[in-house]
This record gives sequence, structure tokens and C-alpha cells, in this order.
Amino acid sequence: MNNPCGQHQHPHRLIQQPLDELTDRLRRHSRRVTGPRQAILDVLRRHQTPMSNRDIHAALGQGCDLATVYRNLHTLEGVGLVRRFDLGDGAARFELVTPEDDGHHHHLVCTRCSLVVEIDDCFPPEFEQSLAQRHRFARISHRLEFFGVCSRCEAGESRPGPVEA
Amino acid sequence: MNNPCGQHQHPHRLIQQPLDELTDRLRRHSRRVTGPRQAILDVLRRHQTPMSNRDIHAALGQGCDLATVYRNLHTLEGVGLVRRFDLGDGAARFELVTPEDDGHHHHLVCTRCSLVVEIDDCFPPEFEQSLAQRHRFARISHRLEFFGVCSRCEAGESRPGPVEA
DNA sequence: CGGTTCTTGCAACCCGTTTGCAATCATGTG
DNA sequence: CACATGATTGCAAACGGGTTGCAAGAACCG
Ligand SMILES: [Mn+2]
Ligand SMILES: [Mn+2]
Ligand SMILES: [Zn+2]
Ligand SMILES: [Zn+2]
Repeated sequence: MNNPCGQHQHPHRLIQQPLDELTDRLRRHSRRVTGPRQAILDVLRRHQTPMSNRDIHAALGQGCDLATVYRNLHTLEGVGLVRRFDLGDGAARFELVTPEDDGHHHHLVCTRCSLVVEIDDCFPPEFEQSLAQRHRFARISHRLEFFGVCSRCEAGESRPGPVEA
Repeated sequence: MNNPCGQHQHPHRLIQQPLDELTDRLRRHSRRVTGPRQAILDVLRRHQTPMSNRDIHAALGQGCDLATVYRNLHTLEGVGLVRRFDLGDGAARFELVTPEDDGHHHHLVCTRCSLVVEIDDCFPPEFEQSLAQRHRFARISHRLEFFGVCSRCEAGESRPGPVEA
């Protein structure tokens, strides 16, 4: 409905960035292109919803140590290749970010089956700006996630594990 | 600016509920009025911003075990005396809730000094409703928190501990 | 007042995440 | 293309918020 916070001319999630482009970005930030890093990026580029460290580690199938996954996602976040999300359960999630897009967007999470729907909409930026002015805050940003029960779960077919409200 | 999600006729945070009223609410939910519970409620009623378990435990000054604080906040949340918030650092925060108000609101957090400003504004409910319809989700709700740098921190006087972005 | 049931304190434990350390590897330099 | 060197990895131990089993200690009811 609204323009997603100013950015988002295109649905970034449909794009699948080539792996070489990603590793190039790594090099440009003087980070080494290692096996684990390529593997992690490759896992991420073929997923459209945010993945946890554990998810990624599992998808890697014994490809590298869990600690390495944690360290690398931290690094990737630092270099801006990846964006961190907090969907309310205790675990951080990550999504690849395109160079032209800062990746700001939101999610709609099913509290029963943990299904995640990508949301591009956002409230108008004036809202946030007015808050910033009113309270004299600088460099303001926000974090917004939606929760509910997806149609399948509402219909009764509970399946996997739940999430908090 | 906007009507805060439909509720919030009054700035609930300015009210300081009498302790007896709170313990009465406990009894009405057939929960025992114990020392630790009164102490916790008393700490909460004289604070306007959300407190973590650790905060409360500290404010209690060795009044009761930390595990008891955790258990009681869980209980208090369950009976609707308290509302849980997630300000992005790993720790849950709690605020007292008035009987007429469900406590839904948001916060503006300084990423440098952790100052928390209470925010009553919210985007119009139609926004959320349209999302629910579009994705066929039921019982939809949201979690929204703002982050930025408060004027004091922006001016240079960094003081206590920071928070994530 | 006495019994029943709820609560508490304590210590052990869970889970996501971080970290120290020695071994290994990616890179640029010659 | 071989090397030196600092970045990166694997492993295991440590962390921090939070939970839990258990026996002792209250609330509350009659
Ligand atoms: Mn997403
Ligand atoms: Mn608040
Ligand atoms: Zn679902
Ligand atoms: Zn500040």
C-alpha cells in the first residue's frame, strides 16, 4: 500500500544474485573468499526468507563449523552483504541484501507454524520523522514485524513448531 | 499523530496504580499474594519505562531469587497484569498494564545510552487489517520499536552502556 | 489451627551466541 | 610459481538470558 519507507522500487527478493558478484563484493571489502563463505552465500542466495545460523549450518550439511557460520554472518552483516532480522524467537535471521537496496522491510510470521511472509509495505516516512523531531532523536530507524495465524493453521492443520506471539 | 491502534484514550504511563488494586487483581485470578509478588509489583508501579528481570531483581535489592523474578513475571504476564516488550537487546522487558488498557504501545530507544522514550503513536489499524486480508492471516498483531540517537548522546556526552542498532 | 496447594530458593540445565587458541588457508609479493 | 603473513577456521570452553526439578516454606480455605 504505502511506498516501503522510500526505497524498494522492485521486489528485491525475487532477484537471485550470482555468486561471483557476491564474492566480488567480499573482495572489494578486503575479505577473503573462503569455502565456508561461498557456501553460506550460496545457501542464502537461493532462499527468499530469512535464515537462522542454525538453518544455514544445517543447509550446509556439515560444510563448516557452526561457530564459523556465526562469525561469517557477523562479517557479512558488517560488510553489508547481509541484513539481520529479529522475528521474536530467540534466534537471529539473515537475508541477502542487494547493492542498490538496503534491505529494509518487514515480515508476517505465523505464530503456529513459523511460516514467514515477506512484507514490502511500511508506514509513511513522515511518521518516523515526526517522532524523531518531537523527541530530538537523530539517525532514527525502526524494526517492525507482524504476527498472526496463517490460513492453513487457522484451518486446523497444525504442523511444525510454533513461535511466540 | 495517529490514534494509537484504536486504544489509548489516556497516557496510561502517568497513572500509578495503588498496590492493593494490583494484588486484588492477583487474587481475582486465584494467585497468592506473596512477598516477592508484592515487591515486584511495587517496583514496577513506580517505573514508567519497561524493566528487565535483572533490573527488577536489582531494584529488589536481594529481596528474592532471580528465578522467582522470572517465574513471577511469567505469571503476571499470564494474568494480564504485565506486558512483555522486546527492545532488541537479548533481554525481555516488562511494564505494568492497567485493567482498561491492553498496554499496546511502542518505544524509541537510544542506541548509545539505552534511554527509552515511551511512544503512544502507531500507524492506522487499516494498514494491519489490509495486510491480514491480503495474506489470509488471522489474529494479526505487530511489534514495532524505534531506534536512534538521543539529543544528549548526539551532543557527545556518551554515558552508560549501549544497545544494538 | 491444620491441611492442601501454591510458591520459593537453590542448583543444575538449556540454547543461542561468543571467544581463546592452535592449525590452516587465501592472498599479494617477489 | 613458491613464500611469508595475516585472515580464517575448527574445536572446545565460556557466556548470558532464561527455564526447571526438587525439597522446604508460605498462603489460603474451612
Ligand atoms: Mn525478508
Ligand atoms: Mn512502554
Ligand atoms: Zn501457520
Ligand atoms: Zn542516548
